[in-house]
Amino acid sequence: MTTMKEIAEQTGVSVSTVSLVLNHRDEGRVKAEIAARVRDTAQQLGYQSNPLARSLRTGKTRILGFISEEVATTPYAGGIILGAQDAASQLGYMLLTVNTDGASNESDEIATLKRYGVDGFMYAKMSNRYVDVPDELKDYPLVLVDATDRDGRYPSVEPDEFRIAYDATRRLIDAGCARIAYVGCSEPLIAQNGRMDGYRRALEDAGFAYDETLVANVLNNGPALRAVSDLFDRARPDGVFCFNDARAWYVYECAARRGLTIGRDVSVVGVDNHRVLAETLSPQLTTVELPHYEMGYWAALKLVSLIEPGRDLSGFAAPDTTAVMPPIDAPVPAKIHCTLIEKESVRGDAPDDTLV
Amino acid sequence: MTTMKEIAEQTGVSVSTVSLVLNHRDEGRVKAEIAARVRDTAQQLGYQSNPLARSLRTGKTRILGFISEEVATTPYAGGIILGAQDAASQLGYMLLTVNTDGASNESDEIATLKRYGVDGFMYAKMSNRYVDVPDELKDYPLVLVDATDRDGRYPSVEPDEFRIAYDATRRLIDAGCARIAYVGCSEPLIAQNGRMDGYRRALEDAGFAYDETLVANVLNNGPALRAVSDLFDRARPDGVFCFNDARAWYVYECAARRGLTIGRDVSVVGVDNHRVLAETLSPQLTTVELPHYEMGYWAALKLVSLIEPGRDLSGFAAPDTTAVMPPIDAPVPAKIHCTLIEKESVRGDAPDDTLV
DNA sequence: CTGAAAGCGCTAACAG
DNA sequence: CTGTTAGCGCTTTCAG
Repeated sequence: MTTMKEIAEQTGVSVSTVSLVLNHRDEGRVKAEIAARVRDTAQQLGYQSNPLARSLRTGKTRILGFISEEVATTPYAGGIILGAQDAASQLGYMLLTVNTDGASNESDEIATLKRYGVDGFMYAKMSNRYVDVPDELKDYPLVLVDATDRDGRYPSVEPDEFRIAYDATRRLIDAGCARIAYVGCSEPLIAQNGRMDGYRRALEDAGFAYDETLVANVLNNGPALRAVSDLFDRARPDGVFCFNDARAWYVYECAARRGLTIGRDVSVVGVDNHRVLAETLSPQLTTVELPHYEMGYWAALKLVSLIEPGRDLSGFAAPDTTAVMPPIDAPVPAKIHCTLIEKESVRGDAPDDTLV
Repeated sequence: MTTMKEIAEQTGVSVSTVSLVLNHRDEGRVKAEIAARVRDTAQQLGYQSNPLARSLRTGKTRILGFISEEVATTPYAGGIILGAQDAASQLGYMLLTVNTDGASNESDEIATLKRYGVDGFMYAKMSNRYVDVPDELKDYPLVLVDATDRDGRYPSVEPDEFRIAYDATRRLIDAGCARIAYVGCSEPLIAQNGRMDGYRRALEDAGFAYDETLVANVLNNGPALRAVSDLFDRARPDGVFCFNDARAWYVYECAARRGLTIGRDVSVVGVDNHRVLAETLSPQLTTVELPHYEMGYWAALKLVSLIEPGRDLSGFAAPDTTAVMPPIDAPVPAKIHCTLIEKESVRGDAPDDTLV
């Protein structure tokens, strides 16, 4: 690892001059010719700044803290972290990730991140919901990921839940489905409520009446399978919107047991939270792929914009990585665009999960 | 953030004394009473050392670098990283994770980790295979995760692939299956080869002849489904060992289409790489859960042991987190213990993936 | 325009 | 036993 001192010696100038030049603070302070020589030898020696030493003076480490509660254990979290990592990397930052199991060790993990001098935090949840931001985070630049600050004080990056379900339901309608079911989540998440609203609005806009018997909000395992089974028997849907692909699987299973073919007898659109099922089910299943990678990317970008207000970030954007497998015999198009929304910090309008 | 200087002032001693005491180097160097006073005020002020400042002097950051090639994108990788994180956290380390897309940016990412002064590296792959360790890593403490150094110079932590399949096949035999199929991966991974061997040996030991028509090694999607479909039609298995749960799904689908009930007409054991499928399929599917978390945990532990040879690590161990859902109507027990093996660095016996 | 000097928080020789 | 001193690599006044 070559240091500024070495460059200074090689070039025959002082370390301070090297520092000025290498930090682009040499405008009218260092003679252009000297600056050029410094840059040259820096190049030759392959100089890389030592961020830790710098941080000792500046208080800035160029490290972003990523806090995920259980996120690392759910399969789709990787995408978020990956996106955040890529953005960080492009912007010259590193990502320091910690996992908190519930709220128990959250304070500790946050304290540790602080000791390592992170410049700001990303606070991620595993499904879009309202959260109370921990007090320890309040003095730092902070961006919420797949979550919303209940008090509306901090910016967040989330999927446009309403549009996900609206577009998905619309595709089913366009495909000629007339009895479109909703298989959702029985917890009052922002995601669940937003998607439910989107589903209802799409039906409404198409002139369909909302029919409660077509809705099954479930959790998992046996009870979920039975509830979806009941739904099939009582309502005989010809199209289904699924909250996520775990739930799509129940639909898939019920159809198989009844000799129904997905894509012919019944069309299914599922939000793909898990990616794995996309790999196996997607030939018959139309998926809305949640832009996890992009969420992470935008969140990191946003966070850096808070840390360095002056910095021009206009050249950076998440590449379009939303990849969905082509349908083989599905009657509806496979790819549904999912947009992200970025909620700016606003005055609190503290809604409650159960009321949304 | 309170500093040593503040403690020194409060206590009326010098910073060096504080440093000695707080680093437990005060044995016979600092009067016990003074040491106690220092510790007291440190406690009161809630002193936390600044690892970055320390690293400037010692060259040790207590940061571990975790390099994953695409691992972060595969759903099960979270477990490995989580385990590594937990171990690191317990040992007073942090994990700095980077993702390399293939070998293209690998050098860059490694260089970045070095700039941040990591004390050692973990190099993880997404499925157990032989790898060539990048040159840039060779001077650092290094542990491979779910991979083996082709030259045998670096230690690695991997699942015991042979035993996984041996035990799983044995369970199917014990459950009374007589026509046990193997649905595997057509790539020559250590995992695939080891599991294939375990399957064959278990059959052998039980007096069954190996029957090629009962084997289908596949990749994914349509072709995989067709291959498994063929297997069902030509060999009519009453038990199936699946390389992973993605492949188990094809079996599941084929059974459903033929009116066969998993757990009654055909018993299935699958290695669970993806966790999600375990949540949905497991009531009917017996799973061998790969100990991803433990793998990460042990790898981090091993790495710290290389970094601090003197340190007593005997108190640390991965908690048993292997959790498998109970079978509902499966005739074979649901939980199969998967052991980890730790390969020490040995003299090269450079095998090739394709020959194993 | 450039360099000397101080200091970020901490550790490690070396005096006293 | 304890304090002084020097320095890790870097930034930032402040003289010159």
